[in-house]
Amino acid sequence: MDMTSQHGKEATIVNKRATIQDIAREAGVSITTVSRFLNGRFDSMSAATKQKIADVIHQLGYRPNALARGLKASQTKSVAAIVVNMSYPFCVGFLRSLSRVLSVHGYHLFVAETGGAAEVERDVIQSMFSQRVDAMVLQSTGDNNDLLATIAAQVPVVLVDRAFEIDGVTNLITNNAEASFEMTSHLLGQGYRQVIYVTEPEAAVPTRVDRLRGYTEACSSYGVPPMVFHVDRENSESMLHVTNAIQSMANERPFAVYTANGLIMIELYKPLRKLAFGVPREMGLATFDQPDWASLVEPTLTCIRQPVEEMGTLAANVVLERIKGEIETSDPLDEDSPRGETHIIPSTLVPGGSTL
Amino acid sequence: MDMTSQHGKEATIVNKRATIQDIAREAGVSITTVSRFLNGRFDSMSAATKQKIADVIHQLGYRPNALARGLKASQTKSVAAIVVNMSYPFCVGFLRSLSRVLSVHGYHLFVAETGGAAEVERDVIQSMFSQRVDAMVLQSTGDNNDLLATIAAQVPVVLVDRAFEIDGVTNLITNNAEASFEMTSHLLGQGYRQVIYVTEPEAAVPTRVDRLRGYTEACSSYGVPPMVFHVDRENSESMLHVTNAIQSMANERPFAVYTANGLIMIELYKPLRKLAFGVPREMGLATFDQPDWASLVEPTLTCIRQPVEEMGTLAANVVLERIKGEIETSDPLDEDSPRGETHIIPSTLVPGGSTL
DNA sequence: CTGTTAGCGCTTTCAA
DNA sequence: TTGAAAGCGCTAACAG
Repeated sequence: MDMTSQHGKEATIVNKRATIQDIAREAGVSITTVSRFLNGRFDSMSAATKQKIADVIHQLGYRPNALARGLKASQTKSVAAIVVNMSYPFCVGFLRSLSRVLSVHGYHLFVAETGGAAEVERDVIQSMFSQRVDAMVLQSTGDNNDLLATIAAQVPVVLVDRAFEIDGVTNLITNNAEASFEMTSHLLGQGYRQVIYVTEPEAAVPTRVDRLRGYTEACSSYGVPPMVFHVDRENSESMLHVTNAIQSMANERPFAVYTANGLIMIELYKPLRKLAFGVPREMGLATFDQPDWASLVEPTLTCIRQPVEEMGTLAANVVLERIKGEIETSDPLDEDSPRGETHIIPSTLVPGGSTL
Repeated sequence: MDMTSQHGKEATIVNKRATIQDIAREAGVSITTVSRFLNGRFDSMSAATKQKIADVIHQLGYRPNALARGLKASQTKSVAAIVVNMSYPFCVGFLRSLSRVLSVHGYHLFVAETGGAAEVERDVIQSMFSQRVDAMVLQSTGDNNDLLATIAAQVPVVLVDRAFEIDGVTNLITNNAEASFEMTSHLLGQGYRQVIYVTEPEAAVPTRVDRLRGYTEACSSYGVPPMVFHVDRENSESMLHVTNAIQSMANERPFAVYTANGLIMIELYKPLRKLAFGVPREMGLATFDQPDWASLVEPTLTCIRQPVEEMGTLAANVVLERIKGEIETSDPLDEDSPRGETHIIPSTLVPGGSTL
């Protein structure tokens, strides 16, 4: 069996990836001409040459090497999205709309997880930077702001969900404190004598801090003492503890339980419903986030809808605009670009039957 | 303000990405030496040189350009995951575990969506191939098998969720037909006189075809006539039609409604519960997939748990193994690698209160 | 209308 | 223990 595949004629399936050289050789032209073809500069090229090149490219299944292109052009047409956990409802919706808009504009998306660990995040950031992504979008832990500042000096960096003051970084968040204030006020206004707030330890996570703040401020504006439980979602005992504590609150009826995010509620929902309190009469139930099951349970769950898709779209647009801006001005310090801005997209309260 | 940043001393923030040249110059060595350093070949390098290079690299915040590396090494340490919709429950879990395992091994993950459109898929595949990904994992539409065969001849290709016979491609699926057969038998065995199956149009999607087959086979083995509804999830009228049809089935009680996936069930659940049929006594409810809310509703929902995470892990391992294999043997046609294999990971029936 | 050539940043012989 | 130089695949002056 003759394996000398220098004859490219019958190369329906190539064993080795064809290069621009191969195309040039087979088409009997120079690589420059092929390059021109690839970049659509047909203005000065004979129809015959054009056709010939097209044929050979098709025949060899040739695709230009994006690495070589990127190396030359120093832009990869790719963006990194770094999130805590890609299965978090926020991330799922966000990544999807981000990806969608970016791909329309010919950008690829790298997705990576940090698990919320500072060192992992650092590695991932560095590693993505190595890949020469044209921009970075991240749900940051806030523990690598120095690094991010360095990177933001070179490519657009957009922080979503959790804002941090970093030079040259665009923040994109929802109005956590206000929405949480609104929810708490809503509950108190409906006649619940107390609102029990269940959250994960703040640990300097801005969303948690802000939501808690909104809650406590609403409490104090209603003259009601706040009651906060801290839980670890992974730890069933800590969840059990909350349920037990709530169980012994018969005297406080009617009261409401308000969780800081949908994942806490998913853990707490079943045990709470098993208690001897009627919903919504004796016990109200509400959560930040809008789980897909909120409208399936009976009564439907009162919740806060985060503008997840909108944030993804906006993040993509900011990124695209800034990439374009930096290419045009070629001056990364240009003050026209929306550096250091913080965009706030409001969440909305979605009342359900679980409160009132 | 002096902007000549040729002095690298005070370069805490660099405006231009440092290259190996810069490091070499600042450290007073050749790029070869720096390259050796970068690749951990310290065996023959003076401690002083080593230290010096390390310092400069740190100082300039230097990170080697993965593009240049990849161009040279013709491998990018990145893998493409191409799915129909990254927010589908299957994809969310799958992508997550895939990403996790790959990242442990130093691989990056490109994620892209096709929306189930053949042409989009084709573009995405080509485009990822251009990016010189070291492997491709996809939930394919099955409409680009020719292209995939070509690609599979050059890099490992793994098909998940939906299997197609393609030369050199590894398939990774669950036992859709068997699980569906089991579910249907379970329902019929529990005393439901009829099982109504609601699915999206098969349209040659293997999962749909197989699940339907499992259903009809179970029906015929029980001597019960199958009753299939086709719906379009996006179209509320088509969903309404099903609900109406079921509404008029009082004579058939007790019957069960079994949906081909969790997304259909999420649309149908509420309307079905509003009907005048008691669950599970008069009407059983079951679905393929295990939605996170299955255990939150009352009664809990009987469902089929797909081994999503396991599939992600396995996909990653297959990919890694095949990448390693091809590098070692440098012969893509080596028969030792698991080419053309089809791995089947079984799903499990999770009984709930909604049936019985 | 087409080709020559110099790099983009890195790895890797081959020499010293 | 270290360097010089070729080249990965592509683009873009600069020539013809």
